[in-house]
Amino acid sequence: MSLPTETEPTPAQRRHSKIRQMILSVADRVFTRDGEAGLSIRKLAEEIDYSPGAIYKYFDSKQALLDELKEMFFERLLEELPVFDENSGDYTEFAKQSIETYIRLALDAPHHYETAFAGSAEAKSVTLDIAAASAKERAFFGLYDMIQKGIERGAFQSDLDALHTAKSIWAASHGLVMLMIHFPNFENVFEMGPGRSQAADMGMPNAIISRHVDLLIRGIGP
Amino acid sequence: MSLPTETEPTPAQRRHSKIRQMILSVADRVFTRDGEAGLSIRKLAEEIDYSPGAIYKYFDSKQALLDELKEMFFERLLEELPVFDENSGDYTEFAKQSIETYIRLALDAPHHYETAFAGSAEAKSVTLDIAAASAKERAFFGLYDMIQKGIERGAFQSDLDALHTAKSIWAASHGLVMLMIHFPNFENVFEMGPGRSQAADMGMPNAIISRHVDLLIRGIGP
DNA sequence: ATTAAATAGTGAACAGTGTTTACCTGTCAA
DNA sequence: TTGACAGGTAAACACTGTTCACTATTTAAT
Repeated sequence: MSLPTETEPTPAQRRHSKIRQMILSVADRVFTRDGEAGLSIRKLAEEIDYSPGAIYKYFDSKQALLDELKEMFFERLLEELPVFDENSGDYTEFAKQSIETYIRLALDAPHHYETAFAGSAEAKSVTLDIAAASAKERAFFGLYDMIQKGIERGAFQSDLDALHTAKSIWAASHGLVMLMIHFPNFENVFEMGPGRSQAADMGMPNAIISRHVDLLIRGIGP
Repeated sequence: MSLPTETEPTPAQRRHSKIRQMILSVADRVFTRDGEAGLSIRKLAEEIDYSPGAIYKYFDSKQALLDELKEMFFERLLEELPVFDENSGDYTEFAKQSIETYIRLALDAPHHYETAFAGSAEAKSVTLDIAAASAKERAFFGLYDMIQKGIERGAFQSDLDALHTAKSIWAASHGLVMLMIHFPNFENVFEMGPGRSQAADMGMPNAIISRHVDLLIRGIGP
């Protein structure tokens, strides 16, 4: 019940933290390669030369460990997302870059991304009031902020609701990621026969992302 | 190696098919309620008063059983999707209704929907040439067809690529479904504090869907 | 009608899984 | 030096999907 008085860590704590970090990094490597099903406590224990039970001295459960891996991913995402220059900003270009970064990182770590949105576990109150939010939530608020400013400054349609627009853009990006994870080459899937339009977007893996963002910005209406 | 000569089924075949169907319906009920993790072969066996091994006389694996449940879901979806009247058609209205139906059914059976898109299993060739496609693929081609006709008839922007546009709309719808599954009330999530805009979309669960479709059609550009 | 073969069903076993528990050992502070 | 505590282990618990030998029943052919 003592408050965390910011005292310097004892050697024991330092050791504990070190091993904990080592477990996390090995787990991250295996998880990146083999996904959630491929990361078993026993296999992980063998890989770090410990017994399975030892892991539970550092993590409450496998789920808790996975949660940390996912959080690490979204912190990495938050770092790589571009920051917006409010003055000289091209809003559509910034939106494009943000969404492309989001999609690229997600596809770099598909297992992290997928399990982060699996199941309807998030029953906890997500109405966040302060800045004590997860990296996932902070990333969303960056998008929301940009949309809001873009509407204010006339870069986007003035009658848009910023929050709902941000949600829609997030949903659209999320959906593209999930489909690209599910269909390993979503770009060329459903192409008719081998004789048509095969050279249209050849080579460019980002073509479909650009198209997607363009559609969001332009709409499909006449 | 004998061709299926369309002979009438023997009593044994009829019995087999009957029990198989019974297993499927019980499994579907449990799966709808408890999801993939909650549907175990042993629990299912107990529920149908058989031994666990018996199920393997009717299905190769649990995965094969789940695949049939998922296919059943997409066939149900295909039945409930609206059919387009080529002549008198309002394209945007039809798109709206299609997407709303898609989302509503998906949210009615979130476990079916979610596991149907889980993992990057789909390594098989998805470039389909003929009509021997799954219900999921046939549903997509309905959307694709509508988009193509809409472009031809001037309802949508003429420089759009029908296939990629269909993919984008699918991705956007898919993403909204997945986020709504993950955040049980995605509509009101991220709302700031209890004092603002609480009565804006009260009661209407389809408000966010309408907004989403509107955004796809109008775009956000100026 | 009798025999042979295919099918239906069982219960135990195999190889895994996450997790808990009793127990031992080494570190560290009083 | 003693006592508390954290680190680590092996074994067990309660599961999982799946397979296998075995029996009983039903079907088909002689």
